[in-house]
Amino acid sequence: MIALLDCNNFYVSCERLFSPKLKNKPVVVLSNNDGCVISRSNEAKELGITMGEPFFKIKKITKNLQIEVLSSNYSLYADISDRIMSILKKKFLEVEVYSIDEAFFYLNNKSKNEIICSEIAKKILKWVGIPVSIGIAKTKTLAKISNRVIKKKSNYKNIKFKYSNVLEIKSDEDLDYVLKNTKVADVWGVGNRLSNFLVNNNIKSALNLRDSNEDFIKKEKGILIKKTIYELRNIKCYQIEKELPVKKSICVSRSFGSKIYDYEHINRALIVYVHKAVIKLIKNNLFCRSITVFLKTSRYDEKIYSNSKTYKLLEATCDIRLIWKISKDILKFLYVKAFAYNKVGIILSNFSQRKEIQQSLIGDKLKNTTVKNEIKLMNVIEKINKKFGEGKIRLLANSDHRFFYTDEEPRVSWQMKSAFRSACYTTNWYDIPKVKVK
DNA sequence: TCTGGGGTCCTAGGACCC
DNA sequence: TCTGGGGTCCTAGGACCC
Repeated sequence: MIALLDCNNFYVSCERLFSPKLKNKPVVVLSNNDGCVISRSNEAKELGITMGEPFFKIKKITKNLQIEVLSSNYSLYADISDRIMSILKKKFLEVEVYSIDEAFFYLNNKSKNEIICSEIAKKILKWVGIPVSIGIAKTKTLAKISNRVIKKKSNYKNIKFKYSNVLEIKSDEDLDYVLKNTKVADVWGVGNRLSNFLVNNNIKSALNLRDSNEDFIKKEKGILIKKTIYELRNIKCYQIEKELPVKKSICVSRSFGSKIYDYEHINRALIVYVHKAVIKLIKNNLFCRSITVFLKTSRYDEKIYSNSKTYKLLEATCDIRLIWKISKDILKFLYVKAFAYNKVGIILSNFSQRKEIQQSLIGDKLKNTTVKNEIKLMNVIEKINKKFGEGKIRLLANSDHRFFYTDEEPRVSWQMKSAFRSACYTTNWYDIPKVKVK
């Protein structure tokens, strides 16, 4: 059997850990740039706040209804996630960390699955303080559905729950009932496009999908949906992937705090993202051969522009000076005056490991330093930034090789909005909560 | 007038996930 | 005024091979 653990309202739950005043109150957490609602407490859900709602549309409502609003604090959430995953990995051999708040794992103990899961949920609540739900089934897709049933109990009134936060659907009648009361759009792997197609073909529930003609749907929509249909029929198509897959691309991009027309400003934003991307590259021990830069306006604007370009190197690199030089050139190519830009970003891809780097026969003119030095250089910069603060030292935007150190906190137009950010309670020495003892 | 059959590899774009 | 960020996989079609 496969279990899926999912943290309840994860980001909100993390915020509540260090801010007890948020308990039992309606709370929402916003996406980067304070753009959309991406996590809601049960109280906020009851007040009708929907997932993905743009914040500016509900700003007034949150004030009137006294909903607590927070910017997202990813270093906090990542750290809390690590704690939960390590508890799971200690108890179970094969754990797949599927996302920041979800994990799949195998269960072997036929009769005791629910008890075992209930105990681990209790332990996580006690040790970390985060409430979780665990759905159990034969396939990943059904474990996902099982988990969903726990969170939407009122939609599944016929199901009798032994535990409040753990569920294994055991009988065929119960499974049919659950699938019948689950919309096809709520099945894992069925997105917007697919659900429109299915509903138009009179496949409205998960039960309809399970009992549909899989060959017809495969012909129209590809192999993935056929696997989903099999999984609904209790046939495993996806195993638990214990090993972390090797990265195939690294992307860093942000929406600007406000729109930018000016090339120079975009350039200064891009170098910060390039720096972050190269740090990621080195942390993963990778070298890239493709560098893509993209530039866009908001898709909600009247005058829309979106373009990208990829440069391919002859030899893989992790040298920020080379990567920046290329990125800068691409940006120059992409930039057109007269648009109100909203976002710029860099994607590194076409990776190789150090030992597999293919040396170019004719040599890369742009390259002028050895691999060893490239890594040494970036590690020193990373160390300095860790010690003195992020972004203190980085490559000069208008130079190919000079670095600079800055002591000022720049507040410029491209910086993200993050007006309601909580402290990094567990990842920054200065933010550790102080406790008063009477 | 009339021009084969069987492959591989790469890429861009679409669709999906959290 | 204001609508996230970071990924993966699949597919069709082009370009190429003999």
